Amino acid sequence: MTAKTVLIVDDEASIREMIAVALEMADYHVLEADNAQTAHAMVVDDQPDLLLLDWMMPGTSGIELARRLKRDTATAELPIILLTAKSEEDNKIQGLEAGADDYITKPFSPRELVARLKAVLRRATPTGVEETVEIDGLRLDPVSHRVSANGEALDVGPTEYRLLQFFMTHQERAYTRSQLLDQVWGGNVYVEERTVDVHIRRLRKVLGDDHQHLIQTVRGTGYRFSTKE
Amino acid sequence: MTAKTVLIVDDEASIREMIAVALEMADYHVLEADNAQTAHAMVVDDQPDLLLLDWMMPGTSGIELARRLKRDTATAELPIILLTAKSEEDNKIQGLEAGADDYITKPFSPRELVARLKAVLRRATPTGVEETVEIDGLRLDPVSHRVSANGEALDVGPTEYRLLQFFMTHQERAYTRSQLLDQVWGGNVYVEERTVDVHIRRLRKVLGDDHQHLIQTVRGTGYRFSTKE
DNA sequence: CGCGATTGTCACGAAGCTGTCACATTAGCG
DNA sequence: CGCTAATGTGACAGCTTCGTGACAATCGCG
Repeated sequence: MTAKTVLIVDDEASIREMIAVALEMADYHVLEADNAQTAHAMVVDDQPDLLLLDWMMPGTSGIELARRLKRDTATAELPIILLTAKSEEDNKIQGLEAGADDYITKPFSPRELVARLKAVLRRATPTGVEETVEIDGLRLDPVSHRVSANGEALDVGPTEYRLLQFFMTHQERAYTRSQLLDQVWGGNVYVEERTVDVHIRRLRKVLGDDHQHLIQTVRGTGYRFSTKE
Repeated sequence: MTAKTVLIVDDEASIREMIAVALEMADYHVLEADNAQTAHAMVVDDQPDLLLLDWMMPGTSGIELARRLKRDTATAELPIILLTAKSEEDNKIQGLEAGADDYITKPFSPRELVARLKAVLRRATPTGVEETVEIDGLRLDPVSHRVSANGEALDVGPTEYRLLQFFMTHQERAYTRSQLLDQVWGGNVYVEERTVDVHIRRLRKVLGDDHQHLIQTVRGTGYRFSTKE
């Protein structure tokens, strides 16, 4: 699973710092901005997965930014968490009405922050299409997360599962090891290319004699999933 | 369609009267209570379709009652509208967090009241018929709120019960810890994902050797309830 | 208030998975 | 047929995920 990117917007550097540390420890990718204008630009350019927004800021206030982002279709889906000081608590409602998905009152614990953030992201992340694929008696069901060959259950590990899923939904096309690393492992991992070979082998082994011919070696290039030949 | 039953809970008789008249004109069936204890009993006994609850009441406050009702599986589905006085507006959020589905600020017009009430009832999930589920000798009865294995009663805690109920009505599908937190714990609760593991274990323990195989671990993903394999 | 039940967290160990290496095997080519 | 580069394969150390028991905090109920 790819790391989520969080954009922190607050005019106090110390606060940003504190939050950034907490988030990085929880494996989030962090961006920072200290005013609404910069923030708006970064939202557009960097497309973060979540916005942590201070309520009170010089110039355009946080709430104003939130409202603007929610109004624009391109950014309306971006989840926003508002940071509010204790004394501003009365404004919570206004904040939520502006389209924020949650609010946190300062001071807050890093734990709470991360927890809320997770909850918001969880609610926001849509689930992909989940259709069962069946090829040549080999069946992969994303709903139950099961793989079977001619009705018999196969014991597939997580990476093998992802690899197989990718192949079954991208048949008849050769992929380089590099492309497979991107698609199956996720963009920013550093792994030896030969690692792909090993997983291919593991997958073939699991598929057994009946189906391992579906995964074909394309010498000098990579691998292909195909029913032909 | 049968007339909906609305339970009004407020300690001021005049307010109840006013609301009752408005609702009866709109063809609702009306029940009244003037304190939280009576209200709780009536919810259980008379099973109203909606609860109109005053925030401030002597003894157990309205919000407290709301929280309690939402926590109990048997009554969690009951839609609640909170009545709050103008000066208490800050508490809206607290009210919504307690599980209320809407709130109305006094003073309000009868027309507004009826409109909101309709909206809430419309939104309210036509809660699936509370039917007993039985799988493989494991039986869960939502009405009596009991679980038994091969006829023998099992002692399941509240969370285990909800978890089991969810699983038994959603078989053959792998859920992530996140999804389970959403579905079983409720959307905006901030809990560690590993907590799910612990409750899974507790549930498995209660189910005993005969049935714990029904709850399967999907490595790298989460859990699944299934009779197969 | 006090008691038992329930709940969320943690720490630790077990089990499973992953990436990498070294070496074996194979395909392609002159 | 011999050579080389590419791929297959088995082993393994390190890492991640999961199961489990313990514990403190909180809740519900007298």
